[in-house]
Amino acid sequence: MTQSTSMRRLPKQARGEERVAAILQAAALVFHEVGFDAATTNMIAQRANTAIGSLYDFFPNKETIARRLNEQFCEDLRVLFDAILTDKLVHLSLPQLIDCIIDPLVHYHQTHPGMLALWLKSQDASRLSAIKRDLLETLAHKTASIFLLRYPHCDEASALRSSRICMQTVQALIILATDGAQVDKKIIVDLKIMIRAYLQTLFASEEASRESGK
Amino acid sequence: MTQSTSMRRLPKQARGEERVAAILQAAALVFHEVGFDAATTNMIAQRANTAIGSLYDFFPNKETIARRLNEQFCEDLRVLFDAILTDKLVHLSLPQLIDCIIDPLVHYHQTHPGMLALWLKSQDASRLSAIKRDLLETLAHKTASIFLLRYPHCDEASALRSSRICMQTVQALIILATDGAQVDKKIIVDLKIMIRAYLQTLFASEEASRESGK
Amino acid sequence: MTQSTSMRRLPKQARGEERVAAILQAAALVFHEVGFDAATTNMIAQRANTAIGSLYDFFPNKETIARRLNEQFCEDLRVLFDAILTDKLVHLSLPQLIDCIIDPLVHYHQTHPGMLALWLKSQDASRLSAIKRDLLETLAHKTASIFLLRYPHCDEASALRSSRICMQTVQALIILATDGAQVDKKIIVDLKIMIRAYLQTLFASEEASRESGK
Amino acid sequence: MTQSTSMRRLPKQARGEERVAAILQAAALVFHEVGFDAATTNMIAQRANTAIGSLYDFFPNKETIARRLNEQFCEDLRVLFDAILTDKLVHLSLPQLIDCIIDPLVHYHQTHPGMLALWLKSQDASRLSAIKRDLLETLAHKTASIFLLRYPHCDEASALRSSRICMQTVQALIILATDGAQVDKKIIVDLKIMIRAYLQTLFASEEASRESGK
DNA sequence: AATGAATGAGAATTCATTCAT
DNA sequence: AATGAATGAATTCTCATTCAT
Repeated sequence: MTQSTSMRRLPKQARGEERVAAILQAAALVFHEVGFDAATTNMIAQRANTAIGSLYDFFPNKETIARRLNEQFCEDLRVLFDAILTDKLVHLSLPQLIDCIIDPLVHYHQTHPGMLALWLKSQDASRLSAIKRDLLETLAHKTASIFLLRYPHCDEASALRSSRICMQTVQALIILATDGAQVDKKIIVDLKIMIRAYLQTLFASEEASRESGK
Repeated sequence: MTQSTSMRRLPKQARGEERVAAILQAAALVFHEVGFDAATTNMIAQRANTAIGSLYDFFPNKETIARRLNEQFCEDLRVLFDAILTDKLVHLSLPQLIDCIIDPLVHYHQTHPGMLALWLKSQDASRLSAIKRDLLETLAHKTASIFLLRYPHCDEASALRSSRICMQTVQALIILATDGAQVDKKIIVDLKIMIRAYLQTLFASEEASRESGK
Repeated sequence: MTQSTSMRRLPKQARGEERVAAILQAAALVFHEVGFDAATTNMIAQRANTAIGSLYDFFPNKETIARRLNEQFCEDLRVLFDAILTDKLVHLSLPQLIDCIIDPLVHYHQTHPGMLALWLKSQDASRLSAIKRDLLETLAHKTASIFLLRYPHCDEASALRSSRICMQTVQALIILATDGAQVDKKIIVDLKIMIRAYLQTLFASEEASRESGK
Repeated sequence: MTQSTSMRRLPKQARGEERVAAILQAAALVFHEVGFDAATTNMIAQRANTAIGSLYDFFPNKETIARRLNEQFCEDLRVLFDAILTDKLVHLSLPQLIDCIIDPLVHYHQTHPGMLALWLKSQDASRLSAIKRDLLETLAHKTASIFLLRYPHCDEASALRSSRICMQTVQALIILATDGAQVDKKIIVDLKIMIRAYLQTLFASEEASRESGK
């Protein structure tokens, strides 16, 4: 299931899976610390307590490690959002809804350091890199589905667009908030204010009716 | 004036200045196309129709090219904002104010391709790179001064924080909007909506009194 | 044992040690042939039948190769002198003593070509380079200890100074003698005459009493 | 007379000669400070207050600068020795003779810094470089002629060889004496002792008869 | 499977030398 | 003659990737 086609050799033994996991985790840390470009495959192997040869037994090249890591992040976020985005969300107030989405995201970033590094990975600076797009689209699709549920008059295209905008903003401000060693809570507070204000403006009438409907 | 001390040979002749400008412009393009890390000094020299040695006559290393380019962007933006941020801004409505700020920024991005590449340059991915910080702070300080003028009750620290948040959001959404070859106008529209909504929420009472004051 | 901390990768396998030895020997030859400055790391790697990358696996830079080579020379000479400088030396006549010291030195030079190149290596031409000083001091300290033994009235400082003078002279004249392909024996003969005459003059009274004491 | 054929363009105007002299002096200083290999032609030109292009107007390449400088040193030493090596030398005692030769040499080294750098210049380490040989031969021939005069029984070949040995020793010990900022007088004293002892041993009978002849 | 030594293409940077002005 | 900008070959060093053990 989690097996990607980019893996050279399916780890039929538990040891192999552990090795893959160790490499991915090590890569996340190294990417976090020095960025994708400055990270060397030897650093990653060393951090994973693996021989460099073993790393290449499982991954054909450095790029693939990043992609697999990203797939894992996407998968994690999908699972995370599936747990969050249930029907009950529809009944929450907008601030509550936003808390439900942003808090776990912030927490995930804190506990999964390499993600921002990939988010920033700027292979091709002008256009969003494939990896960044994956991450963004994964998040955007998930939230778009809530928007569609919550705001029935909204068409799919604009739901998706608004979702992308929100998610890109969320990521950007988490980067800002995570700049120092600790998370700057005030920025997270303002992030939520901003997102709420944006959605209230966008879906003013529908939010109003929700309020009155209560 | 714009001459930095990081230049190896001070261009005493007009030719030298042209060369420096050509190199910086070439660097901007190359950074835009492949990103800072993948850009090679040879690419830049070639793009500038210069021998690689000449590039190193003026810049001690690749990093310095990026920094000088960034200084230039910062300087440009300072000049741009100085032209925009005049007293008359105080009398504008919030949407007009936002147009006055964001439209020139978007336009500057369109006409100065390398800037986003530097914005994304992620030396040390987790923390904002020095270059990005420079750019962000340059923009943030400029806008903070308007906030203070427009919202007298606002204290300096939060004005600056809000400015950073706005500017980081603006950049992030310009990146999103600029993803394709053309600027996605709809995203710019929503960007403005978001910023306006945010500021209205933050400075609700003061904006209200402005409205009534008219 | 001889492992220096300046090695990048500690050779864990026998192959590694062989490689290091091959690189050092190749370096010695190349330094001998073209001198330190004109020697390129690629020449050395090629001469050692090694990829350039392997060279840098073991040595961080060219300078370090020279230093390691020098350490090896110093170590060899220390061992050589420890074998030579035993108590029996005290009972030898001065000409015999000088033979005991200079002959092995000449022979070592003949079988270890790179040493003179390092001796001549003139980073900072006016002052002796660190490497040359190491070599000189290693030799000087060894011989100084004999002087102190043989000439009890001699104080330590002047023993060391005389040793340095002798050793610098020995090296200089070995260079002269080694100028052609073969060693010019006549120069070696004169070198010994000179050193003997110098020591006899310096320690005239003590040598005289030695003679009579026989 | 002093015009070398290696000069590209005969300086027909005084300015040209001055320029050449300035370049040579600058080169001597730079070679002294950083050695021949580390010296760049730009450093030399800068030190000579000349454009790099002018340097190449007078010298075809860096090597030639060193050679010309060396020619100048040789010429100076020839002149110096011609002044010293007059008939009256024959009547001096050996210590006086040695003073007459070594003192001016030491003084010349002190006032002409670049010379040791060239002396040490080790293009081709095993064999003495052409430059070093020139210097050595110039000095050796001069002193050989005194030996022949003073010791009539001496054959030409061995006079020359002994001269070379003396001069190589003198240079080597001047290097040692000049290692620090100041000249170590004690080393010069010992240098003289060594040379005197050597010559007395070599020409024992002839020196003895000189003594008695007085 | 695992290991880590070996490989070499490729990047940054220097500097002797040329040449247009 | 003088100037200094321009040139690019040559050098050092890195690191993704391979391969022998």
